[in-house]
Order: sequence, then structure tokens, then C-alpha cells
Amino acid sequence: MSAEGTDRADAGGDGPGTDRPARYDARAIERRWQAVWAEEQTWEVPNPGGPGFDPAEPKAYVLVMLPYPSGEPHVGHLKVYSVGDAIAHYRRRNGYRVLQPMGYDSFGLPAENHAIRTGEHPRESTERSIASFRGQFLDWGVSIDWSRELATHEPAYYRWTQWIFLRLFEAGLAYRAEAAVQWCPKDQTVLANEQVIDGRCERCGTEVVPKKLEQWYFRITDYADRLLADFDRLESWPEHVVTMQRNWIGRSEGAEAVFRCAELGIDFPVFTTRPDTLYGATFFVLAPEHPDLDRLVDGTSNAGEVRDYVAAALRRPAGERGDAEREKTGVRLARTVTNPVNGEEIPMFVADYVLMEYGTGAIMAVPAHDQRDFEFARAFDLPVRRVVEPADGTEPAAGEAFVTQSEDVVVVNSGSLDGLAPAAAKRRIIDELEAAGRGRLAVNYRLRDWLLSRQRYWGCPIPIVHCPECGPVAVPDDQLPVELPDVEDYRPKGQSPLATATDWVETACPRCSGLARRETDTMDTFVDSSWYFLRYLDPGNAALPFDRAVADHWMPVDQYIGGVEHAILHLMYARFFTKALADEGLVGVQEPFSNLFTQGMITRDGAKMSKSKGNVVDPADYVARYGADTARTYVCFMGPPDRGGDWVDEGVEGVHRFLARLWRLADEQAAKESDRAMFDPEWQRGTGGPARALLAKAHWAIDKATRDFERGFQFNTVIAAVMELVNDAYRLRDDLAGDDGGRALRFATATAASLIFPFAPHLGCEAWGAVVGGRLWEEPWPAADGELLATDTVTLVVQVNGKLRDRVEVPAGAGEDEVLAAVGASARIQEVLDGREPVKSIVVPDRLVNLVVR
RNA sequence: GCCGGGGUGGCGGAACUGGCGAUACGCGGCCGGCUUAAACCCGGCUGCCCGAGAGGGCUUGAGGGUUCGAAUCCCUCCCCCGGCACCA
Repeated sequence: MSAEGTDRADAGGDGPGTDRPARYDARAIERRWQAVWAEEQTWEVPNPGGPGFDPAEPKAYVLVMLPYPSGEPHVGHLKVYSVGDAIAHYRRRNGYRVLQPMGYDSFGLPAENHAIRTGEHPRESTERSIASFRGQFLDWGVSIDWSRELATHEPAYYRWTQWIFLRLFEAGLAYRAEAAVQWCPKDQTVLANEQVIDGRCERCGTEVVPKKLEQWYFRITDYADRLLADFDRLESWPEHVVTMQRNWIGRSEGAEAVFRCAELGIDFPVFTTRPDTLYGATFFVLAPEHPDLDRLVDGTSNAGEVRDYVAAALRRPAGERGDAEREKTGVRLARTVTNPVNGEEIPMFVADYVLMEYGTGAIMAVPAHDQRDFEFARAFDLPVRRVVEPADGTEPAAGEAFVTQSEDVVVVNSGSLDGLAPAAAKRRIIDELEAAGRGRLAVNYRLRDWLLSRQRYWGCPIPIVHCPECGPVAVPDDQLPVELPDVEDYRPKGQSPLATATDWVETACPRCSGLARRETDTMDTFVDSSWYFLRYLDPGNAALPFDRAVADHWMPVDQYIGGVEHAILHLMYARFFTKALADEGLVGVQEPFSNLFTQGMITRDGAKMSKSKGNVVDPADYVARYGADTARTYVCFMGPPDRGGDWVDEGVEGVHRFLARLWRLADEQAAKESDRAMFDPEWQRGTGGPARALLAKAHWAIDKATRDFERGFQFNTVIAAVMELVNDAYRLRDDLAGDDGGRALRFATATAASLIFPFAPHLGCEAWGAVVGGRLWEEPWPAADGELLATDTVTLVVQVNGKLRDRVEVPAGAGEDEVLAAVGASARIQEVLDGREPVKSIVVPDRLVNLVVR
């Protein structure tokens, strides 16, 4: 705050009063301030124990989802960093020590596909992209602690990804299993369930095909209940993100009931959410993948038909099979099972509408109360037995299943359950099953374990050695990282390109020293990004991924910011990792991100931007033409940032005009030396006339901006308030004569600079430096003076029967009598009343009066 | 079908817990000033209808309701966007 600080002369350019052009030269201003920040490492923050660390200072970890570096940053990046930086700056000036780091999610398919096309090593194209991302983020003036920068493809980073993998492996949370998985024929790799959208590969849109393979999994399903329960630990997450994760985890309560095939002596447990309808089961269906099918079919008359059906079903793409509109198909087996509640023998079928992945891969079919079973029964002419009826005796619609969540129904045709409502019937039947040893209460999840291995090159190698004697063996910690070898051909050939690096693959078993082979699959890139927020905290640590004490200081992330597209994948995986690491004692928090903000997508001409449509907005163009401050302020001004918005060039120009107006105001007011007299509350309170009016407006703007910041992310209205202040300053400018007037105008300008700073930091600093002197980022966020906020008189609206008829001026805080007296004095109101007496008068202090007449 | 989020001027959007003329702020449009002129810039006007005017009426997707008072609360319906969907 000393005068030597940074007025614009110090910031490296022309001083006040010299030949500075009377024009808002955004780029010159931005370069000057960026040079200061880089030189002084302004945004670097110390860790506990580090130089300058103050344990008394509250911390704020503000984190934007790390970008995948491909080509150049796009408007989505501009928006997310503009929002993140506004929060970071606001928190800083409110006394927080803010950590805002930066890194790159730099493993992944685009770079690898580029390598396949061009032969260029993915590392080279990736590092080129990183350089261009870094360059633009610097250009935008984002307040990042660059000393913590990381990239997930660097061995110094993925060494610890591997280390964490091994901890999970040791804890039994990483395992290998053979299962039918989803294979993308184009990308030549398996995919996690989360990465298959409508039966298609999330990346390339190719229809995935089922394939039986042995793969690596993380046991995320063990954490299903905690992932659900701990939503309660979150401070503020968008409701819809929580809902999406809840749906994805898909917890459902019900019962397991065991149907027995007496002939063969095989028990078939099924999961059902409707055990109250067990008496309505008229047939039984197995998924085509069901492991007991062979035994059931062997030696039966239609074995060939069943096997043909199964073979066809297994070839069918998942997307097609998942289509509910398709006609139900299946084949009847020459076997029956016994219903555990009534001993009834019911026929068995195989049908592809039953999924092996959900429940037990077998269902009891209750056609009367399940639409799918109903359709199947109709196709195969099977009996439909109603066991639930509306309590009021009405008849359910014919021609479809009677499905309802209502409790106003009654169970019928069900032995001891007759007459009960569903909830009671469920409890009783579960008790009965349990007593008979034929079932129990059960919970089932839609969530599957996380399939993490990929048959691709550009990813983190899985640190496992396969030994013919010892099986899969962990690479010892001191041999990490297992570095990604160079290969000649990046083309995937059904197995990872790593398999061709013979020298690398062939190794000694860490346990028995025998000849062994390295695992050649790499990890899903979501593994890399499931813990990066922890590495930022201690990026130089060579002994551990991060120090527990350091993590205890910074975690959890106070504000996480990113796109909704990660609502399920990344956010759920990162939550899972955090919990698993907490169980290992590595971190002290159960949830990584206390507050989440998801920003809306920017469109152009109402459409998603795409190269093929030719409507892509390149932020660099706008930064070059108008400056980073304009581009950043514009994306925050378009509308509430959690909603999308359409990029309109005229809107950018409007914001630029506003910033230029503020710059000119500051330029005109530029003081030769530091002047803090304008902040003196005694002086401010003693003013009158236009000076007072402008000071009041400035305090109004402070109050409005602060409230909107605290309220959430209403940045558009914060900026609008500063615009109002600047507009008033221009309007009143000519009336502001004398010392008080000049000082009030400088205060208004300084306040506008101060409030716009989170969005336009360079201009904020520049304008502040001109009228006040010193460095704005070291100034606390301003506080509104209540006395200047309050007004002496207020204008009340006077309504008659709810219709506005007049306004009256009364002293602020005037009581009911005083108000009614003022209203009585209004000629206009008397005219409207026309002699009628109000039957009721509502007085809302300082707001309005409503007279009710007949 | 299920679950979220929305529908406010020519456009993007404001309006704290129902209450200071709904439409702040920006864009667009119109008028004026500056200028030889234009751009820039500065100032003003700008929801719709009727009216010369004073003024009046109407207006927050549609229709009902609660209330002295509704964009805001309740019910019914329509439309748009996003997510999930043969999950037993």
C-alpha cells in the first residue's frame, strides 16, 4: 500500500502525464501486469512449514478441472478459468490464502490417434499442446501458482499413479477378472460401463460389441453405500449432479429368493424389488450368458435351438439388445424350477431381455405386474396371474401389466399375504423366506466395478508382472515408475501396442526371479485424474505422492469448477479414490470436493460449436482484438455461468466499451501521487449533493457485488452493478465540482476498479494504480458503509385495490400513521378514492401502501 | 416413460424470504450533441395496445386457485433443453 508500490509507471510503461495514448490499450496493460505477477510469483502459496506460511490464515483451495491438452484452448476453457479465477481473486481479497494450481490430463486417445496418423510420438504433440495451453492461460492472466504445474503423462507424475494402483491392489481393490466386456472395434479397446452411451463408444460413437476378456477392475462397488451416504458430507453440489450419481449407482432394495431346479439339484437365486408378487411368478428366465445354461440344456431335446439362440444373443450389439421397443425373444428350456413360496413348478426360459450384469442374471417373471414379463408372456402365451389389485376394487387397465408404487393396493391370491399392502407383504414374505432358508433381504446396485485396463499405448502402464509361477505380481515400489517404452507402431491390434516392445515386456518376476511378462495394458485416463488434486499439494515430493500433513492442510477442495459432462465419470471416480486413499490412511477426508460448480456450455448461433459447422469461437482471436479482460468479463456477463449462453460478438463489444469507459474515467482522474483521503468515512459521510449521490451509488455497488458473490455465482449481476456505477459517474461527472466532487469521482472510479478486478484483473489494477496508487490485489475487498447506503426518505408506492395510483415521499422507517397521513394528503389518491373509505390499509414499511376499498 | 433445469421486451438476461411503477445491465433500434464529414465518444428515448394529449387498458408459456397484493406459492396443461432408460 506504499506509494512506491505500483502505479502505472512502475508497472513498466509510460507514467501519468507523459505521452500515454488516451485510448484503452488492453494488451499493453495486460502484458505489463502479467510481467509483474510473473516476476514476483504473486500467486504462489507456501505449504505448511514453508517460508511465509501462516497457520492462522484461512485457506481456500480453488480448483478448475484439469484440461485435456489438445490443440488450443477453446471458449469452454476461457469460461471455466474466468469463473475459477473470479472466485480465487474474491477469496484472496477476503483474507484467504488461495491455492489455484494448473495441470494437464495429458494421456489419452486423441494424441495417440494423431500418432497413428502421422507417426509423431504422442509425447511430442502432447507437449506442444501443453505449451500452447500454458501460453494462453498466461495470456489470460489467470492467477495460478505455476510452481505446482503438472502433467499426468510425466513419469514423475505417473510413478505415483502406479504407486496408488499398487496400494489398491494390495488392499484387494484392484483385481483381475474375466467377464463379458464392452469392446470398441474402432478404438480397439475395452471400455468402462460409464464410457458406453446408448451402446456406443463415448469417444468415437462406434457401436460396442460384447467380448469375453480378462481385465483389470477397481472394486468401486464396495464403496457404493458410502458414495451414496456421503452426499451428506458435501456442502454444495448441484442437485442434478447428485441425482445423476444416485441414479448411476442405482441402489435398490428388495429380496433374494432361491428357485430350485429339483431335477438337477441347482439353486437359482434371483433378485427382486417386488417380493410381494412372488405368488404371481408364472415362469423363470435366465440371461443368455448365465453360467448354468450348459448344464440345464445338456441332453435335452431342444439343446441345439437354445445354443443357437444364445450364440446369436451374444453377438448382438449391446445397443440393440438394450432396446426396450424390440419384440421379446427367447427359448423355452426343457426344465422347470420350484417357486419357494408355493412349491409351484414353473417353466424356464432363456431370453436376452435378462441381463447377466444386473442382479443374479436370472429373474422370476411376474407378467401381471411387470411390463417386460408381460410382453414376454404374451409372445409365448404364458399365464398371467394377478396378485395385486387396487384397494378400491377398480379394475386395472387390460392389455398391460399393472405396475404401481402405490400403497393403496392389496395383495391377493397369495396365501398368507392376502389382504396386506405391499410394504407389509414384502416384510412378511422376506421373513418367511428367511425362516425357510430360501431367501433374504437383499440390496442390489446398478453400479459395476470400474474396468480400468485399456489396450492402448498412450496411458499409464499398469505396474504388474505376470509370472507363470506366481501369477500377477506387483512391481516393487522402488522400481517405479514402470516407464512407457517407445514403440514403432502405435496401431492397436487387439492388444496393447506395448506388447510389441519385446525387451520391455520380458522381465524377471519380482518374486521368484523367473522369466515373466509385464502387463501390457495401460490404465484408463480417468485413473490419472482421480487423484491429481492431491499431487498439486505436494508436487515435488519424491518419497510419496503427497505428504499427509500437507494434504490435511489443503483438503478438501473448497470450490471445484468444471463441466457437467463429468457429473458421473470423473467425479464419482475421484470420490471413490479419495475414500480408498482415506482407508489407507493417506488422506484425512472422505470427500474431495466440498463445493462443486458446473458451468454451462457456450454456443454460437444457438448451436454447439464444431469445426464441421464452422462456428467455432477461438478465444485467442478475441484476446488479441479486445484483450483478455474483455474476453473474461464477457463470458461472466453473458448470463448466470451455470447456464449456457450464446456467444455474440456485439456483446463482446459492449463489454469492451464498458471497460474502456472505466479506463478513461481512471485516466482522467489519474492522481500524481497516492491519495487515500477519498476512503475516509468521516469525509464521505459529511458530503452532500452530487458527490454524496455518487458515493452512495459506489457503496450500493459494493454491497450489491458482495451479496451476489456470496450468493453463489451471479457474476452477471455483479458486473451489471459496476456498469451502473460507471454510468452514474459519467452522468454526474460535470456536476462534480470542487475537492469533494473530484474526490467522490475518484472514489467511484477506484471502487469500480476494485469490484471489476475479479473479472478484469489487469484493468482493475491499472485503474486502481492510476487513481489510488499501489497494488489492488493486496487490498482487502471493500466493505459498504451502511450509513452511505441508507437514505433519508423513501418513495412509497400507493396502491388502491392492488393497482398503483401514486407515490409519496416519507422519511425512512416512517410508521403506519405517518404513512397514512402522507397518503391522505395525496390529491391523486383522494380522486381515485372518490369519497370511499378504505376498509383495510396494508402498510409495508419503506415499500408500499395498499388501500382496499369496495 | 422416469429424473433434473427452463419458458419474462426485437435478443441475452434482472427482480433478496410474495411487496418501492416487472423488464436492472448489456445488445439491437431511434433521436440529439461533438465533427467539414464519418467512425469513436457523450447525452436522451425505447414492453404492447388505445389516445393529439392528459391519461387509460393490457403484459412474465396457457388456464384455474390462494392472497390486500403473485414472475415468485398451489393445481391442471403445453413447449424447450439436459440426463437416464428392457436394471427385475
